Amino acid sequence: MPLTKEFFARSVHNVAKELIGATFLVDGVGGTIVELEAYHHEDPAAHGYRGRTERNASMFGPPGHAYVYRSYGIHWCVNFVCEAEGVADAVLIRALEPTHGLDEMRRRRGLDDERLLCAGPGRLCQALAITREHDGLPLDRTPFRLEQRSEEAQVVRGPRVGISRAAELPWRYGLAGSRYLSRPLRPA
DNA sequence: CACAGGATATACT
DNA sequence: GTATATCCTGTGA
Repeated sequence: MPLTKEFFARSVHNVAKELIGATFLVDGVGGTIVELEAYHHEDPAAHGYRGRTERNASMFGPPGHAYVYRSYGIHWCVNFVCEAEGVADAVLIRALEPTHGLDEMRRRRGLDDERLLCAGPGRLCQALAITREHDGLPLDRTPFRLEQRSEEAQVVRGPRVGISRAAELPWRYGLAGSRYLSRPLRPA
Protein backbone atom coordinates (compact mmCIF):
# COMPACT_ATOMS: atom_id res chain seq x y z
CA MET A 1 0.00 0.00 0.00
CA PRO A 2 1.38 3.42 -0.97
CA LEU A 3 1.51 5.98 1.83
CA THR A 4 -0.99 8.79 1.29
CA LYS A 5 -1.06 12.46 2.33
CA GLU A 6 -3.43 11.44 5.14
CA PHE A 7 -0.72 9.21 6.57
CA PHE A 8 1.49 12.26 7.08
CA ALA A 9 -1.31 14.54 8.30
CA ARG A 10 -0.91 13.27 11.89
CA SER A 11 1.37 13.74 14.88
CA VAL A 12 5.00 13.53 13.87
CA HIS A 13 5.59 10.77 16.46
CA ASN A 14 2.85 8.51 15.12
CA VAL A 15 4.20 9.00 11.63
CA ALA A 16 7.78 8.32 12.79
CA LYS A 17 6.85 5.06 14.52
CA GLU A 18 4.91 3.74 11.54
CA LEU A 19 7.47 4.77 8.93
CA ILE A 20 10.05 2.34 10.31
CA GLY A 21 9.97 -0.62 7.92
CA ALA A 22 8.39 1.35 5.06
CA THR A 23 9.98 1.25 1.61
CA PHE A 24 11.37 4.52 0.21
CA LEU A 25 12.48 4.71 -3.43
CA VAL A 26 13.58 7.57 -5.69
CA ASP A 27 13.46 6.64 -9.36
CA GLY A 28 13.33 3.00 -8.31
CA VAL A 29 16.45 3.19 -6.11
CA GLY A 30 16.28 2.90 -2.32
CA GLY A 31 15.26 0.53 0.44
CA THR A 32 13.63 0.00 3.82
CA ILE A 33 13.57 2.88 6.31
CA VAL A 34 15.41 1.69 9.43
CA GLU A 35 16.16 5.00 11.18
CA LEU A 36 14.63 8.48 11.45
CA GLU A 37 14.23 11.39 13.83
CA ALA A 38 11.15 13.42 14.72
CA TYR A 39 11.31 17.23 14.71
CA HIS A 40 8.40 19.05 16.32
CA HIS A 41 7.73 22.77 15.79
CA GLU A 42 8.08 23.52 19.52
CA ASP A 43 11.44 21.75 19.58
CA PRO A 44 14.44 24.13 19.66
CA ALA A 45 16.45 21.68 17.54
CA ALA A 46 13.91 21.87 14.70
CA HIS A 47 14.61 24.05 11.68
CA GLY A 48 11.08 25.42 11.81
CA TYR A 49 11.33 26.46 15.48
CA ARG A 50 12.22 30.10 14.77
CA GLY A 51 9.80 30.49 11.91
CA ARG A 52 9.95 30.37 8.19
CA THR A 53 13.13 31.10 6.23
CA GLU A 54 14.12 30.61 2.61
CA ARG A 55 15.74 27.27 3.47
CA ASN A 56 12.94 25.71 5.50
CA ALA A 57 9.97 27.05 3.50
CA SER A 58 8.78 23.60 2.42
CA MET A 59 8.54 22.50 6.09
CA PHE A 60 5.70 25.01 6.35
CA GLY A 61 3.97 23.59 3.30
CA PRO A 62 1.42 20.75 3.24
CA PRO A 63 2.23 17.36 4.82
CA GLY A 64 3.29 14.48 2.61
CA HIS A 65 5.95 16.54 0.87
CA ALA A 66 9.74 16.44 1.00
CA TYR A 67 11.90 19.02 2.78
CA VAL A 68 15.49 18.81 1.52
CA TYR A 69 18.23 21.00 3.00
CA ARG A 70 22.01 21.23 2.83
CA SER A 71 23.81 20.19 5.97
CA TYR A 72 27.26 21.37 7.00
CA GLY A 73 27.61 22.96 3.58
CA ILE A 74 28.24 19.61 1.93
CA HIS A 75 25.55 16.99 2.38
CA TRP A 76 21.86 16.85 1.54
CA CYS A 77 19.32 15.64 4.10
CA VAL A 78 15.71 14.70 3.39
CA ASN A 79 12.71 15.15 5.68
CA PHE A 80 9.05 14.21 5.25
CA VAL A 81 6.66 17.00 6.27
CA CYS A 82 4.00 15.90 8.80
CA GLU A 83 0.98 17.18 10.77
CA ALA A 84 -0.50 20.13 8.83
CA GLU A 85 0.32 23.02 6.53
CA GLY A 86 1.97 25.91 8.38
CA VAL A 87 2.96 23.77 11.41
CA ALA A 88 6.49 22.75 10.32
CA ASP A 89 6.71 19.28 11.86
CA ALA A 90 8.87 16.77 9.97
CA VAL A 91 10.76 13.49 10.21
CA LEU A 92 14.42 13.39 9.14
CA ILE A 93 15.17 10.17 7.25
CA ARG A 94 18.50 8.93 8.64
CA ALA A 95 19.13 5.43 7.29
CA LEU A 96 17.85 2.78 4.87
CA GLU A 97 18.50 -0.88 4.42
CA PRO A 98 19.33 -0.93 0.68
CA THR A 99 17.01 -3.20 -1.32
CA HIS A 100 16.56 -1.62 -4.79
CA GLY A 101 19.24 -0.45 -7.23
CA LEU A 102 22.29 -1.50 -5.21
CA ASP A 103 24.66 -1.10 -8.15
CA GLU A 104 23.40 2.41 -8.88
CA MET A 105 23.93 3.34 -5.21
CA ARG A 106 27.43 1.88 -5.20
CA ARG A 107 28.26 3.91 -8.29
CA ARG A 108 26.92 7.15 -6.80
CA ARG A 109 28.60 6.55 -3.46
CA GLY A 110 31.84 5.28 -4.95
CA LEU A 111 32.02 2.42 -2.47
CA ASP A 112 31.09 -1.24 -2.29
CA ASP A 113 30.14 -1.79 1.35
CA GLU A 114 26.38 -2.33 1.37
CA ARG A 115 26.18 -1.45 5.05
CA LEU A 116 27.48 2.09 4.40
CA LEU A 117 25.44 2.92 1.28
CA CYS A 118 22.54 4.55 3.15
CA ALA A 119 23.65 4.54 6.83
CA GLY A 120 23.30 8.27 7.55
CA PRO A 121 21.16 11.17 6.27
CA GLY A 122 23.85 12.54 3.93
CA ARG A 123 24.83 9.12 2.69
CA LEU A 124 21.33 8.05 1.77
CA CYS A 125 20.71 11.29 -0.13
CA GLN A 126 23.87 10.68 -2.14
CA ALA A 127 22.86 7.05 -2.80
CA LEU A 128 19.35 8.07 -3.92
CA ALA A 129 20.58 11.22 -5.73
CA ILE A 130 18.36 13.50 -3.63
CA THR A 131 19.18 17.22 -4.00
CA ARG A 132 17.49 20.62 -3.78
CA GLU A 133 15.61 19.58 -6.96
CA HIS A 134 13.46 17.37 -4.72
CA ASP A 135 12.70 20.04 -2.11
CA GLY A 136 8.96 20.57 -1.81
CA LEU A 137 7.94 17.71 -4.10
CA PRO A 138 4.98 15.50 -3.11
CA LEU A 139 5.91 12.04 -1.82
CA ASP A 140 3.04 10.20 -3.50
CA ARG A 141 4.23 10.94 -7.02
CA THR A 142 7.18 10.16 -9.25
CA PRO A 143 10.13 10.19 -8.75
CA PHE A 144 9.21 9.09 -5.22
CA ARG A 145 7.65 5.83 -4.14
CA LEU A 146 6.69 5.16 -0.52
CA GLU A 147 5.19 1.82 0.47
CA GLN A 148 3.72 1.07 3.87
CA ARG A 149 5.44 -1.77 5.75
CA SER A 150 3.75 -5.13 5.29
CA GLU A 151 4.61 -6.56 8.71
CA GLU A 152 4.85 -5.18 12.22
CA ALA A 153 8.26 -3.68 12.97
CA GLN A 154 10.08 -3.75 16.31
CA VAL A 155 10.73 -0.03 16.86
CA VAL A 156 13.22 1.31 19.42
CA ARG A 157 13.64 4.92 20.54
CA GLY A 158 16.64 6.88 21.78
CA PRO A 159 18.25 10.33 21.86
CA ARG A 160 18.84 12.10 18.55
CA VAL A 161 22.19 12.47 16.82
CA GLY A 162 24.31 15.57 16.28
CA ILE A 163 22.24 18.18 18.11
CA SER A 164 22.92 20.25 21.22
CA ARG A 165 19.51 21.76 21.92
CA ALA A 166 16.87 19.43 23.37
CA ALA A 167 19.43 16.62 23.14
CA GLU A 168 17.69 14.67 25.91
CA LEU A 169 14.48 14.01 23.98
CA PRO A 170 14.26 10.37 22.82
CA TRP A 171 12.98 11.26 19.37
CA ARG A 172 15.26 9.02 17.30
CA TYR A 173 13.43 5.92 16.04
CA GLY A 174 15.07 2.79 14.69
CA LEU A 175 14.39 -0.77 13.60
CA ALA A 176 15.55 -3.02 16.44
CA GLY A 177 18.66 -5.00 15.60
CA SER A 178 19.21 -3.49 12.14
CA ARG A 179 22.81 -3.48 10.95
CA TYR A 180 22.10 -0.52 8.66
CA LEU A 181 21.69 2.15 11.36
CA SER A 182 23.94 5.23 11.11
CA ARG A 183 25.16 4.32 14.61
CA PRO A 184 24.02 2.10 17.47
CA LEU A 185 20.73 3.13 19.08
CA ARG A 186 20.68 2.90 22.84
CA PRO A 187 17.10 2.91 24.08
CA ALA A 188 16.37 5.88 26.36
C1' DC B 1 40.49 9.31 17.94
C1' DA B 2 40.72 14.42 15.52
C1' DC B 3 39.57 17.49 11.96
C1' DA B 4 38.69 19.58 7.31
C1' DG B 5 35.16 20.81 4.25
C1' DG B 6 31.97 25.07 3.52
C1' DA B 7 26.13 26.54 3.05
C1' DT B 8 22.95 28.54 5.94
C1' DA B 9 21.23 30.61 10.04
C1' DT B 10 21.65 33.25 14.12
C1' DA B 11 23.99 36.26 17.37
C1' DC B 12 26.83 39.40 18.03
C1' DT B 13 29.70 44.26 17.06
C1' DG C 1 29.58 43.74 8.56
C1' DT C 2 32.14 39.43 11.51
C1' DA C 3 31.86 35.24 14.46
C1' DT C 4 30.05 30.98 15.75
C1' DA C 5 27.15 26.81 15.48
C1' DT C 6 25.07 23.39 12.81
C1' DC C 7 19.64 17.48 11.96
C1' DC C 8 27.45 15.19 8.66
C1' DT C 9 31.03 12.31 6.30
C1' DG C 10 35.57 10.92 4.68
C1' DT C 11 40.22 10.64 5.73
C1' DG C 12 44.15 10.14 8.17
C1' DA C 13 46.40 9.64 12.82
